[in-house]
Amino acid sequence: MQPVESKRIFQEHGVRYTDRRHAVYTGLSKTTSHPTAEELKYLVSDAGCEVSTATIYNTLDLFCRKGLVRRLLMPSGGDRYDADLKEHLHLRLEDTGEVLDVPLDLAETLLKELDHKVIAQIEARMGVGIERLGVHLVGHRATDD
Amino acid sequence: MQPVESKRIFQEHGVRYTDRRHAVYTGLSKTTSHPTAEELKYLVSDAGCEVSTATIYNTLDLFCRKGLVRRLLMPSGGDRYDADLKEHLHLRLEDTGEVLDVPLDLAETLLKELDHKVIAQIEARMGVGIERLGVHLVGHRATDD
DNA sequence: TTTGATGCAAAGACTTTGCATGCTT
DNA sequence: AAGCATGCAAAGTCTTTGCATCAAA
Repeated sequence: MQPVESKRIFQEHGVRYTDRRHAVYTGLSKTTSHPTAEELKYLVSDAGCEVSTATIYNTLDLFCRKGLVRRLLMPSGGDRYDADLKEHLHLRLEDTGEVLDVPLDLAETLLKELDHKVIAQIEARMGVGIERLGVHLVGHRATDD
Repeated sequence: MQPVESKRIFQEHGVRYTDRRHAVYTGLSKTTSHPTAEELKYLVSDAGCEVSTATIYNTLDLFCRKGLVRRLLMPSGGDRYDADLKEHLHLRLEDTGEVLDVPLDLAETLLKELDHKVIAQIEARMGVGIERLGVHLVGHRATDD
């Protein structure tokens, strides 16, 4: 990911460009480990850009609000973040706390089965607008059995 | 819900019976508001049983581990709890933070569409065992539009 | 120049823990 | 009687805030 790339993405989402934001965004984009805020702080700092704790949290929150990044809720705190916005599925391993990506083709197959007509019915019956829908899986390593 | 009822449920799940646990469990069972730990503390206390903060958290955590109750993760802290274990769907309203139940028939229709064969494929391809699967909806009141 | 980003340290929200006391079995 | 459950207050974890400084538009 080039600086020019994140610059464009920031502009498209109405986010001012700074070196910290660039470092946070590219750091998150390059990993598939779904880091916590603190993990990302060290990840970014190892890559040569010191970012304070406050800025990490502010930046990630901004990115979430602007739709550049998604927040993955975790039981017992320590939310994780993901810069991959393609509709994909996460699988959380209960024993380790890791979050893995489900292969895209399988994720798509599963999500395609959710009927939009049912969503529309839910909206009508409940008098709400549905903005997002998420599916999450919880499991464990098969070898632990 | 009678005392005898929760007594039986506790026994079935290997949970010792106490008056606080009874109060917490029946308090949670009687509401559809998916309260936070603290809300439930006051709810239970209004019903005539004082329970300390530590005990509320310990008890809810025990209930979750024993499978009597489910924890609903919320963005920015303050998890909520639900004693209704029937497979049902929750809709979180972003503006108010409320969590509503999706009508059961619609929830079932939606969940039935998720193909078990795909789940099995995910398990095989990723080398994991999948224990649970959750769908969550995020929306807003239609009248806010 | 004006607006907003950053860091620091302190405060804050939510949850857990250690230990003494009391209740269940 | 033995083994947990409970409460209290303190500590812990994760996150946000106030304010002074500095950078981007």
